Amino acid sequence: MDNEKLMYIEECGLLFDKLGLTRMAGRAFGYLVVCDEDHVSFDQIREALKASKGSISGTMKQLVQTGMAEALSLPGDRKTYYRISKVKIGDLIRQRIGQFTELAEILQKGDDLKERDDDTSDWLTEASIFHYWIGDQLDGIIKQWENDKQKIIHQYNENRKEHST
Amino acid sequence: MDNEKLMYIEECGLLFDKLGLTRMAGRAFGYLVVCDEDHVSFDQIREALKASKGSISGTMKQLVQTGMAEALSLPGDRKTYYRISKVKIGDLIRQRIGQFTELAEILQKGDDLKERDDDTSDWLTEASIFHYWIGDQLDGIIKQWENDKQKIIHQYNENRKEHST
DNA sequence: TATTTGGTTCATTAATTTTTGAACTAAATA
DNA sequence: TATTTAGTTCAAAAATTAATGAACCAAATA
Repeated sequence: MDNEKLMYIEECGLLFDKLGLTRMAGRAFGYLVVCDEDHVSFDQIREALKASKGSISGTMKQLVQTGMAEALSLPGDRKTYYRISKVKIGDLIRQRIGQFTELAEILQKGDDLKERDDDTSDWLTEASIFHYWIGDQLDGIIKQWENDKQKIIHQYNENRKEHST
Repeated sequence: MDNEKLMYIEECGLLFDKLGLTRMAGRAFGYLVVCDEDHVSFDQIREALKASKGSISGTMKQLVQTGMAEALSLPGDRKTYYRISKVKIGDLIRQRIGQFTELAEILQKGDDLKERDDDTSDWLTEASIFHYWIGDQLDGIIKQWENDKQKIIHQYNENRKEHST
């Protein structure tokens, strides 16, 4: 594998780390992206990332569980293969919307626990409603994506062309 | 401080942990929320959380730096006080939009590095554009919040009343 | 200027998270 | 049934991250 790709894999590791996931999961994801085969075996991944079987086993379980990779098996072949999950993109975000709701809830709960009605109460109310509201908005936005994605992709591609001329 | 509030503080710790921040930062945030004073001193926080000066020093720096708390000093008093930052709510999210852009960029970069044009390429293109697009959408949504927030808050409050009757 | 107060820094320690590797299971082949 | 292959599990080691506490600095007071 050429150096640029190896660097890309490490870069993915760092980004995943930053996003609160593990570095190894990022690397595995990056490898699945640039490996230039539709799917690769457990052992190819282990070899590419130079990690132990145990580590790969756990990492791939993570990626599959979070919907970023999918496992597949082929008839007459006992290996497990993995590939980037072609899951509906909106679903990836839908999972994260829960975080907004959780934040909204804890802010409201804090507001309810307060005994004094002050500046901070006002802010807590506002912040809580904001997080509920933005969760709702994101739901709508994702639906829009799913309806209009062809058009949107087209527009972005046109735009990219323009800027590269 | 009553038990319910102490539990709330720990709950905030767990949530912050889940969101990829530190538990202590969550606790300090929770304390600022429920302490029922507009602002509290470094030492009140240290006492409430039963942590070392060093730990509080670092934690408060974190909270201030991420815009979740603000430090203030009072004339004729050499202590530093902290309170929940009444920062424009939209700004908290604006910071996070960068994450979408970063993801979009790494997906596009991966697509560019690929030598084969396949299913995965299609998905990468789509996923990358989606993340750029949703960043743009969020920008718009936050502007809408800032324009209409009175109305939105009113609506949510009406709604809350209805459901509690 | 000396002392006290309020907080920061940073090396050490503690806790947590990741990774490894050896032992194991389960399925396929011989 | 015995062997090989593919992967999982889990305890121990390694690495990373957070917390402590002692030494320190700077500003305010005596």
